[in-house]
Amino acid sequence: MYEPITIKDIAKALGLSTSTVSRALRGSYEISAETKKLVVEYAEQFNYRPNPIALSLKERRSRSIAVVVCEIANNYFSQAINGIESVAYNRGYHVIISQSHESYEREIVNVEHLASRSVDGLLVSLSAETNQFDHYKNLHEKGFPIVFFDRITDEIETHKVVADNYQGAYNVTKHLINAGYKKIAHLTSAAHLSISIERLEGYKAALRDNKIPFNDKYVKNCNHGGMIYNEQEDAIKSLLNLKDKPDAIFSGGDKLTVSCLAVLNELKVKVPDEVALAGFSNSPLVELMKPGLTVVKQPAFEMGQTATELLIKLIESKRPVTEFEKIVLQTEVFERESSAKKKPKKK
Amino acid sequence: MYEPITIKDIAKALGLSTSTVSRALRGSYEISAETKKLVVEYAEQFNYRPNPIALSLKERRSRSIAVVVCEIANNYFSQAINGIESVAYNRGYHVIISQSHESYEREIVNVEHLASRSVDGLLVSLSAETNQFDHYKNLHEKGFPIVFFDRITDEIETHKVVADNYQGAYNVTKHLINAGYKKIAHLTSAAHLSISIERLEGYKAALRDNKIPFNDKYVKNCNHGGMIYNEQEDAIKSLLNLKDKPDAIFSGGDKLTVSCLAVLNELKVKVPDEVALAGFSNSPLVELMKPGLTVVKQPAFEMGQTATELLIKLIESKRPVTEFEKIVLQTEVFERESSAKKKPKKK
DNA sequence: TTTTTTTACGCAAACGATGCCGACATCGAT
DNA sequence: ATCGATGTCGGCATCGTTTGCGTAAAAAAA
Repeated sequence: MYEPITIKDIAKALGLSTSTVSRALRGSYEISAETKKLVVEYAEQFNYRPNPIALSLKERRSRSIAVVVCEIANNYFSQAINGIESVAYNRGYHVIISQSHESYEREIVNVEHLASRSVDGLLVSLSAETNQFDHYKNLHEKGFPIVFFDRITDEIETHKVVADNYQGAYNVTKHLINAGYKKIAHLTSAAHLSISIERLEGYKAALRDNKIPFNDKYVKNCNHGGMIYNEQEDAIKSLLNLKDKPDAIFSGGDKLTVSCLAVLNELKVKVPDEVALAGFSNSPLVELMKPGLTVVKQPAFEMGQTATELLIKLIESKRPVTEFEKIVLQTEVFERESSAKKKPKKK
Repeated sequence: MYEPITIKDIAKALGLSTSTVSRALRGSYEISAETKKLVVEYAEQFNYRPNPIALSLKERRSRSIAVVVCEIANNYFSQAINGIESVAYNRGYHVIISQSHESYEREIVNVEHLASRSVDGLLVSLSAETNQFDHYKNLHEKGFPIVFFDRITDEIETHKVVADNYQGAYNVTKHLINAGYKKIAHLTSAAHLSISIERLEGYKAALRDNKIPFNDKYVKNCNHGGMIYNEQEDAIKSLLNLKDKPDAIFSGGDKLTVSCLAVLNELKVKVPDEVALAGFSNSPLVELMKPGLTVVKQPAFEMGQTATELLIKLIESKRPVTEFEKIVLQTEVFERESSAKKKPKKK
């Protein structure tokens, strides 16, 4: 089968010791020029590559980091992963991706599996189901490097990278208000998630600043973060069945935004005439939709990059780190037809 | 820092040898019930996890496989990866994802990096730039397990998993013809890619079977597989500038299909009235577009699953494998407005 | 009681690479 | 001629785990 050449093979072939070969390959000054040349050329010829696993065992590090997200088939995360990869690649780290599919159990299994020794650090965006953090706390207390991004928790003190969810939600809600909508509903993920909380706050603040009363019947949570279509469907239907039907929906998630449009289309509810729509999404396809969707876009790529830089700093730090940063990046609102100015009602 | 407990620690604490601990943990019959209990309980208490790196070094395998694709931010690939992950996870394998971004060089670097010893096998979908395969041939000749999926090559004899691109292209072209379109252009990726070749053949066959002459001016290649928006834009513009302008476009790729619609919208070309559109895509969002897109969908998840099963079979095979399978899965056409029946021209 | 068998465990090598330390030869200086 | 310095290399331990082999003590058979 597949048997790569080792340092031993070279040593044997050249009548040297493994230590000499090792040193020759790393250009140690203790090795004569001729021996070096001999070894290096032989290694070149037989395409010698140091065994990364042996190195990992020796150096007690694997030069790989893991990222734990709920779904890579989500534009925000695939963009973030591109950012992660770009930094990791340049710094000589492998990236291992694992998906929780919004399941608490899967998340635990993945993290345990990864952490034992096979990765040097973790980049985490919490699953929608997760509201306990012992599996991270244990690791973190032992000094294992973890950086949270996007969906974070206050319960663990480490570096964090987030979008300004509050401001993003505020801006898009305000945009809806400015466009003439007054009865704005909010469709969001599990209530305990950091992003849900912040976006809800931004939404509330925008209402407050514009003297629109907050109505908690207008807030619907999808606890599976958009994984289950029926959940969104039911939520939206119950919104539309309210006595005082909303005239706009602000949705707080990629999948939610899109499936919101799908449900409205299915129910033949006209967007934006009957109900306007705007929400968080990083999909490049939203502008092609019917109607083009107004979205808040997160700087996913940059978030991935920043989080990775912080993680590598953590990994390569000599001393235990006790000062942690929380980096907040700005979002951007893209206005499209789905939130076009409200037409005066002809009753 | 983070120092997990080892078998040695347990041995020292319990006054045993490492071999006894090791055997106790694996339930060897040579160890007395009491000692076993002692060791297992201690291990449990201190949350012992065998060091996967040490195991890899010993067993000369890492229980991880790598997948090399061009882009995870592509619905086809993210779905395929979900399939890969689902099988790998159940069989106890890690999945390492690396992206070539359609670059030949990146692909080589990634493959070399991965193959040396850190992964047990490779799942590959070729980048658009790749038309040389030495980096795979070298590995494959040494018995390194590789399975190709989606974008494959004839030059390497191993397991392969593909969609029935010929039939898919045939079906969707025929659908366009049946809808009344006669001047059907074809926008596709790099000409040398297996998927491009097969889809072109299917397209040609459908034309032939319906007595429509093939016009090579109607075929446009985007050599970067949709990575560069300008490339698609130029290709589509030049199609629209032909004396005998096509009345439909069949596109052969996720990104191409979508950016085709984007360009047409931008140019204010009405779809399908002026130009109809249909193409390969696995995006769940195409039905929400303006207009809803007619697409050929590949069984991405199943392809990922099948490829992974084959790869693991290859990895775990005792003997060198010489008999290889090529598995072809069927595609499905979803008809929507973008290829609605052609209206009679009012000239 | 003696011999054989069984039970239960330890020793050491191995996986690939690194690095400390020691060994030897050569050379210049005394 | 002897000593120390220098240059060049090998031996060995190490990382964590598994496993073949050896062996002591206990149990069973004689």
